[in-house]
Amino acid sequence: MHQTIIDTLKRNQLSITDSRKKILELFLHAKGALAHFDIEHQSGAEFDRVTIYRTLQTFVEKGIIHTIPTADNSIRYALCKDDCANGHHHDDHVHFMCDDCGTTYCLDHVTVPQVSLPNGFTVTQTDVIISGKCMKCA
Amino acid sequence: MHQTIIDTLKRNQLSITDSRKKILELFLHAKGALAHFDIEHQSGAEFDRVTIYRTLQTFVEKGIIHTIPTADNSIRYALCKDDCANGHHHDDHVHFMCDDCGTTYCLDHVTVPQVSLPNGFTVTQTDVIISGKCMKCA
DNA sequence: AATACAATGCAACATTGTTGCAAAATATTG
DNA sequence: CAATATTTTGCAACAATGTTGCATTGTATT
Ligand SMILES: [Mn+2]
Ligand SMILES: [Mn+2]
Ligand SMILES: [Zn+2]
Ligand SMILES: [Zn+2]
Repeated sequence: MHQTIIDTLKRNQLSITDSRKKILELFLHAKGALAHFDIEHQSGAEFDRVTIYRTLQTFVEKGIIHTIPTADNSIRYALCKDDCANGHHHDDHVHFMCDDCGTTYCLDHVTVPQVSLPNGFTVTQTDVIISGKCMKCA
Repeated sequence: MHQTIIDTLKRNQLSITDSRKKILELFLHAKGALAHFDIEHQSGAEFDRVTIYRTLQTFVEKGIIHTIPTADNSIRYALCKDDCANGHHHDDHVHFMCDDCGTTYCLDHVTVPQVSLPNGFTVTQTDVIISGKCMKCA
């Protein structure tokens, strides 16, 4: 597991630092998506807030994690699958936010449906966010 | 048009105030969705920021406007259709955000597809946000 | 017009995110 | 391995966005 972390950083030409190792580890062990807030707390005040912001930004740029749009003003992040790299994301799965426990799930096996738009609109990305109750809170 | 505004407020049992009239008017004339920022500027510094926040919150609760999840941490709001009322929203249309001009459109005639989830998940709401280029920026 | 009720403005605070820059850590080179 | 070049970090300062309590003002009701 620890090797996976270092491998991932190297594969993406990132230097190996404590914060990057720790934050990547948090994502690997996380059940759902993480917000900046979660990372700041789960890392035990080990790193500066700014470092966390910059690390998340770097990970998104490298295609290690992806963002999930929300209506509650706090961006969530989750691990990408292997085929995301260097700004080219291929996360075409549906996201689920539980109204009860707040957990955000990547439903990797539920692909986003194709939506046909009126003439003149060009599609770059389609995000599907479903809210409701998760299997734990049902 | 002015009568529509007062009617809408009365229908929702809201008292008629300057800020509510003005903000509702902005939505009626707006082409796309509005963020708090837009309203603060378009209303010409006429109302306190707090008043705008509270008015938006009230309008959402009453089913006059609905929120649109975004990936950029600034909630957008847009007018609901007539069948939304008192917390029960029926906005099952797709939203589009232009990468170029930033305009957020309610595609009222594009309904969100039904997505079937794994066992144990219950759906309350499905949001579809598509990004790309709009017909003006194509 | 008098009263009851609700909305507003202000101040103060909380949260989230950004930028510049010196210090520290990491990677590279000989 | 040590010296150097390059990156990353932490700090400070700031900006944007959102929330709460409370006195004042405005709206609705009688
Ligand atoms: Mn995901
Ligand atoms: Mn809409
Ligand atoms: Zn849950
Ligand atoms: Zn556009």
